[in-house]
Amino acid sequence: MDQLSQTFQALADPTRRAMLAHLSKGESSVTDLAKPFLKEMSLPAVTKHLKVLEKAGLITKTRDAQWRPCKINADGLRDVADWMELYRTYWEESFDRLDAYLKTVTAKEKKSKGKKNGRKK
Amino acid sequence: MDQLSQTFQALADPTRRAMLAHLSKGESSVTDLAKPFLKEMSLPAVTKHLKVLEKAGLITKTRDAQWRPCKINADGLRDVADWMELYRTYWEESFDRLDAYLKTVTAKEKKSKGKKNGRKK
DNA sequence: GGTATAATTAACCTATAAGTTAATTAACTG
DNA sequence: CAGTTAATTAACTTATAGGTTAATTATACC
Repeated sequence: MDQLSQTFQALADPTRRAMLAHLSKGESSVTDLAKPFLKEMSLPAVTKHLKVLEKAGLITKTRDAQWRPCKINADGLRDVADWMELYRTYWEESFDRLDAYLKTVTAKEKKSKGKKNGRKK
Repeated sequence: MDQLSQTFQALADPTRRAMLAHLSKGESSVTDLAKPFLKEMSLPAVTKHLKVLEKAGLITKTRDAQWRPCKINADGLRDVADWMELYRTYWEESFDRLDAYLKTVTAKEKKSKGKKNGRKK
């Protein structure tokens, strides 16, 4: 499957989106990420979800002793954002959103202007 | 399946994304939309893809005699854009994109400021 | 009414996504 | 080194996504 399809596919699951939401608050180990879902599914199921997110370029896993800290990978999100850009004229019909967006700009001006690094795999 | 998952699911297929690309150039009948794909798949397959896009709120179908003109529905795209907004800080790391975005703003200022209509279904 | 065109529906097949339990790997801990 | 914790792998099941062909519906045309 092509990369973008894989990324959309990964996002087409509420569990995986919830995991991303969790990770948006910072790095997290697998067991930690799994905690909210262990009533609904097993740990191997969580492992599989994380593998899907990883292949989709939405998270990266590193190693710390027996833990596998996960964090959000911007690459996948950027691919989606780039694709969405093609359709901005369709979904951006209100100036409310623009106002909201422009508010974020001032906040951003403290951040680096470094070039984005190309998607690896 | 929840609505957003259904929308992401619909986008997780290159054929369906190509159909949206086609529709971004204007309304189109089913046979017209099917034309580029009839070497790879049958007409019923196309019908199915369109049904997926429709349920995802990405297109709408109307009636004109025996034709079913399709056009892009902003609702689905807006759902995705809204979700993406949660992660803007991750994928928006370059000011290039901002520059590009701001260029579109001037062009938009001729357009209506009407409130967006709420998603129906 | 009979035929052509547009599109869908029905019935079916096959690959795979998403889950399971049980076993395994890997690192730390006393 | 025996035991515990963290996570993955293996083998398997089940539902469904995406395709097929054949039949059906619906409208237009002569």
